[in-house]
Amino acid sequence: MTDLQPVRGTRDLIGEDQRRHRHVVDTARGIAACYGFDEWATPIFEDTRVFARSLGDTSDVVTKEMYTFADRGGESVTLRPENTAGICRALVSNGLTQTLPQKVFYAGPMFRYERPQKGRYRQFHQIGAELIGSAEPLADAEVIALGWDLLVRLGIAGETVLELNTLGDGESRDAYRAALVAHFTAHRDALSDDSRTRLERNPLRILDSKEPRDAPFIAAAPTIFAHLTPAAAAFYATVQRHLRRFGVPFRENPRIVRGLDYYSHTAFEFVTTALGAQGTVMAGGRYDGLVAEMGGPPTPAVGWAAGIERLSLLLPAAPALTAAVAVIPVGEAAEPAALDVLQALRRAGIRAEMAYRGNLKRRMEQANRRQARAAVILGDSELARGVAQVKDFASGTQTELPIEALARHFA
RNA sequence: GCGGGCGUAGCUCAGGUGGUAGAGCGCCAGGUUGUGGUCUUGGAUGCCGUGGGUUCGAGUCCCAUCGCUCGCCCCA
Repeated sequence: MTDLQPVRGTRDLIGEDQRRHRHVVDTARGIAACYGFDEWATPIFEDTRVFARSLGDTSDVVTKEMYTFADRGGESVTLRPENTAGICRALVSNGLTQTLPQKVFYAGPMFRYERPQKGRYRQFHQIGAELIGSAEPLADAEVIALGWDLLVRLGIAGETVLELNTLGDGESRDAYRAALVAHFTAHRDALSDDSRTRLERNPLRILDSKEPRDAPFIAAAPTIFAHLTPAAAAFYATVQRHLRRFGVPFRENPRIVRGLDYYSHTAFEFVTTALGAQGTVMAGGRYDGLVAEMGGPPTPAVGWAAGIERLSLLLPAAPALTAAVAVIPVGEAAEPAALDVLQALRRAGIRAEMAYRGNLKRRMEQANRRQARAAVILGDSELARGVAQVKDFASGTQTELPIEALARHFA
């Protein structure tokens, strides 16, 4: 054994882990396509300004969690900690602000320098959907419905609850922020240390605190609803109406805020209690200012991202591997004919394998260990008659079939 | 960045008060030189995370360190 291990916070996806991972991505890709979303693949590292500009100066993601380094040319580049900013950058870079809306799906690795924990890694993977170019509440509802359908299709919708809130427009948010600051400042000395810091830097985040001593003040805090402008309130009401139309169950939670600064209006999280501290499985909202931050024209947008590791942990089981047919030659003379059969099966779309060495007994053992569904046994006596012995592993029964009939038999 | 728990065979884990390392599973071989899974017999495998200290003697006690893990924080 070597002492070389994967870097802290990274891990290998092998066997069942990878099958779960792939199942999540494949399922999401299929549903996103049904909603008219097209997949984009953007670079996993970007000019540091793409993230520094967009995510907000106060977020931990920017201030202490980014993998940022100077490349050999002296440019400051950053491994993407999330992908919404990169998608917006790509939209602008490719001149696609002229052809809106763009409905984008993506899947890939993200990087954050954090203390690893259950459902939290330094290299982790997200899928996401971004609908760029519509300011209509229908867009919000459609994006959320896409996420809900995915959880349903994965069989984990019952493990999660959709929590919905609005952050209002700029005017609503400023008024609300002032009200919150006034409320928490009145109880400043009783707050946790962390929340006193939040009061200075990002008062909305106090609402997110898990600190028990903050709980009574959070419960007593004003909600944004009293501070919404009529337009913002109407927008929020329409999003809810569409969600009901789509049959997406949700629970209003006025304490939901977003970690990153670019959000406004709709904010939502699909949360679960099954993953310990990392309960948020999918989260997103509206971010009408971000495209402009990337140097494009003011462009409304809404989207979400979901953690593949977290979704994988919730899956009841990994999809099974399709069982192979094991082709087994008996004796050297039978090998060429066995290879012909092997390739014929594969080219007929059947998963087929042949061990590289070993006698009949050993090859049978190997076939069983690899969970083959059947063995095709070819010896001199079979070849002389143009047939093969077909042993079905599930039933244990063995029958004789003409070689030409094999592909049809296993199809 | 801060706290708790844990590092013994490929995996899961036993190893009161210090005496020179074990089980189950898995793996390999035989029982069956053209038949797996079941059964049965036998076998291999360990810098006991790492470094230092105490001791005649350390898997066991002490210190340090690294790693994993759970929670805080943050977030998907």
